[in-house]
This record gives sequence, structure tokens and C-alpha cells, in this order.
Amino acid sequence: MAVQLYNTLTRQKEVFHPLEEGKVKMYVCGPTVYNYIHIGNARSAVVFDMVRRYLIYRGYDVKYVTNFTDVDDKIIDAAKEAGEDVFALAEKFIEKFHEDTSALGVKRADLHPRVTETMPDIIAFIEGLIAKGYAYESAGDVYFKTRSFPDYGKLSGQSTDDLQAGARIEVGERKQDPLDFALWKQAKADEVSWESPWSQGRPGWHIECSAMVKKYLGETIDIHAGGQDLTFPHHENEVAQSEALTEEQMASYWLHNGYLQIDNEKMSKSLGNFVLVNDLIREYDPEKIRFFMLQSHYRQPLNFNAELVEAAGAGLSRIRTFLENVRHRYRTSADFADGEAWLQKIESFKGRFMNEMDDDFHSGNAITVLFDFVKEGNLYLQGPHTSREVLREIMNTFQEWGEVLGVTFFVEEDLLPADIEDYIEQRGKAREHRNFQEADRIRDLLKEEGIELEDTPQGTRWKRVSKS
RNA sequence: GGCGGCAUAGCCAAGUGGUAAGGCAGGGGACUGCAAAUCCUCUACGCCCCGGUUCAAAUCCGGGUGCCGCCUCCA
Repeated sequence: MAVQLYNTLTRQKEVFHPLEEGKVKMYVCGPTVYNYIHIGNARSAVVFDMVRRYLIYRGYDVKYVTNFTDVDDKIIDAAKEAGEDVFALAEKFIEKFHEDTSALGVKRADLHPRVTETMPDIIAFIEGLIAKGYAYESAGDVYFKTRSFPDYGKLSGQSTDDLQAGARIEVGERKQDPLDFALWKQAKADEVSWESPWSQGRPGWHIECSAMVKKYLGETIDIHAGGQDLTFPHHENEVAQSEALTEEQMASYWLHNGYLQIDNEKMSKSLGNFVLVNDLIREYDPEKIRFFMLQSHYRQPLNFNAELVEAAGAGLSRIRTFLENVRHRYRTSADFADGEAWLQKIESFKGRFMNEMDDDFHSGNAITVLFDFVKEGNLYLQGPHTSREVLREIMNTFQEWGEVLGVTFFVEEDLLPADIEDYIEQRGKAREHRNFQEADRIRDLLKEEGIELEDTPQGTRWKRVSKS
């Protein structure tokens, strides 16, 4: 089976065929850096990071680019309000973006271009559109002539006539048509601006992505992704600009992730329910949050609240506990060599995992495969004989899956301090003498220090837990 | 008004014609000195409602109802 993905452009699931065999060019719309990212931004970053990781797992050489919108009205407003320099503010939130997303297991993109670093390319792009008659200057602004692009609306499924009916017509607009959108905007006197053939100004929002895609990935790319809300107008406008200029298809596949809601309500400033990742990761293990997000399909709407994250976290713990038990068994048991049947079973689980992921990156179903594995694996561990080869292969397999999902399944072990080891030994002796009062006293003592003891047929083992 | 999505157990969530996965929570049992971990078992006579097609429908068709998103530089 091959990778299949749902393409917004065609509104159906398609088999993935990259432009160039074995290589994937992928662009994801990044944030406007005027604040800490919220949990909705994070979902987008997390799910497309997962897509990227899976394509790499499938053997593709992926070039992954995601931008920062580092100049924009909102940034200017935020800087004004904070009394800070516009560029310093953007820089700060770019750093915070990296901090927050990396806590959530998101790998850095191959390139993180910024608007402010792409200005010559943006200006050249606009000049090209004017030269071809797709854009016009109007009192220092430049607008894209939407109706001059016949395919306008093909991505979002809107016709220009439908849009016309709902279009908001602003008073005093410099546009020739309400559907036209800005490529370049003249700056106000005190605003940050760049020199251009038309005015001191700055680019419109949509043009940056078109220019960056072209500059860093080429005229046609394989996958263009972003949040569902970007489909229109942002991506629709990108398509219009890019395809008008290059006369080539901009992207083969368009992926859009579903919206995240807070307690079944839209996240909005007016409701005051914005959840910032930076706050969240102080309260929760960030991996719980990532695991929670990946348990549902990326295109589905996702409700977010504390109970749901905790429930997902409990599931994650089940997997981690299983692997701790596997590791313990690996270290403490004699080898029972005949593991052929189980090695085959592992292969079949790997196949199931891949089938689920091939189906439009259905990480939720892929995780179900992990739980099925854990169930059978636990039964294996209960048996009297285990093969070291099988145990090692189980650990390798979860290591691999963890890499694809971006979740750490193996808990870091630190060295057991010698005095704690002594306590465990003392307790063992007490138990031998059936002095359970003393044994429990030691166990409780260690528990207070965050060390939990478990007695198994292979001896007493310990693990770190949060201090009670 | 236009475009799109979703309705399955207490909660999350699979399942696109063949007789309801998985996770969390909860009940019962086994194992254990007691725990922990684990296993077994129970919890949807029914998949928003009403019709229809079919030997057979959560799944297909028709008609409703409810919720949500976009059409406002919000991922």
C-alpha cells in the first residue's frame, strides 16, 4: 500500500505521488509572531510535524519549510502597546515559538524564512504580476485583480459570484473590485516600511508565502499545508498569485488540519479562553498534550480540556509502563531462544501501523495498533519464558514508532543512589523474614522520596514517580 | 445566503453493506504478605430522528433535527 492523503484541492483521498521520485517538498504556513502561540497553533505544528516524520519513515527525502510572518499590523500594534521595538518583539516570539513547539516534540524545519528577509523576492514577485496584467497600483498600494484569474475559487470551492454576494465593501477602498486583495500596502508615517517601486510600505499577508515557496522550494511543490481557516482566503489567494505568475500548478496536495476548540467553544479573545502553550507546558507533561492530539485524526475537529489530556496521558503511561516491564524482563531473565512466532507477530504489527498511517496519516488508528501490541506483549511477559531477541525487537519497534509520532515512550533512567539500593536490599531481607511491617515502612519511606517499588517474579524493581 | 465538517457507551474514538475496534473512567474476579503491574470479565438489544433500497445498513438513497467552522489578514 502507498501513502494516501486527503487533498483539499480535489476533495478526495489520493495516492501520494511526489513530483520527483523519493523526494518531498513541503511548505506549512507558520505563525504571525506577535504573541506566544496558542494551543490551536500548536496543533497545526504538531500534526504536520507528524506528517513530515512519517514521510521520512517511509523513506522520502523531505524538504520542509515553514515561515514566520514577522511584519504585520498585529505585530506593529503589539509593539506599540508594549512600547517595544517591532523587530525585537518579533524576534522574541520567534524564540518562544521554537521553545514551545520543541517542548511538544516538533522538530525544526529545514528552513524558517521570514518576511523581512524575503523582501526583494516579494517585490520582484509583485512586479511580475503587474507586468502580466494580474495586478495594479492604486495610490501607493498594489492589488491583485482577482477576476483576472479564471481559476479563482478552485481550492476553497467558492465561486467569485458567491464571494461577491458576501463581500464586504469598505468605504474609501482603493480597490477596483471588492474581491481584489492587497499585495503591497503603503505604510503610515510612523510605521516600519520598505522601499518599493510603488511606495514606502510593506507586503500584504498572502504574497509572502507565494514568494517564499517559489524561492525556497520552486514553482510547484508537493504538499502545502496549514490550518483549515487558511483555506480561504489565504491559500486561495496564494494559488491565484503563484499560478498567475508561474503558469504552473502551485502545489499537488493541499492539507488542512481541523480546528481545535476549548470545552466545545471556539477559542477567541472575546470568550477569554485562549490557551497558550507556554502556560500549558508548565502544568502538563508536554508529551501528554502531543499524544492527545495525535490520538485523533488531524482533519477532525478536536475538543480540548484538562480531563481529555489527562485521559490521553493515562493511555500513554500504559505504553510506557509496558516498556519498562519489557526492559526489566530483558535485564533480569534468562534467554529462551525460540522467539520466531513472536518476531513474525511484531512484523505484522508494524505492517498494521504502517497501513493506518498510510491512510491519510491516521495517527489515532496507528496508536490503537500500539495498544493492541501492548495487550499481547503483556501476555507474553506473563509467560515463564521470554526470548531476549524478541524483547529487544519490541523495544526497537517502539523506539521506531516513537520517532514517527514524536513521542518518547522510554522514560529516562537515572542512576540509583547507593543508599536507596541498600534500602531495597534491607526490605528484601525483611520480606524474607516475613517482617512485612518493616518492609512496608521502607517502601513508604522511598515512596516519599519519589521511588516506587514493585515486586515481580524477577525481583524487586523501582521507578520514579512524582513525590506524594 | 454560499462553501464545508460533524452527530456511535459516562467520556474520547474506530468502523463506507455482513451482524458494534481501541483508550480513559467504573463494577466483579485472578495473581500478590499487602500493594503495584498484569490478565480475565461486565457496562451501546443499538450507532441523532423518520421513511426507503437490500437476504443483510452505523455504513447506500430521500427527508428532517442539532452542533461546529469558513465566507472578517484567527492555525
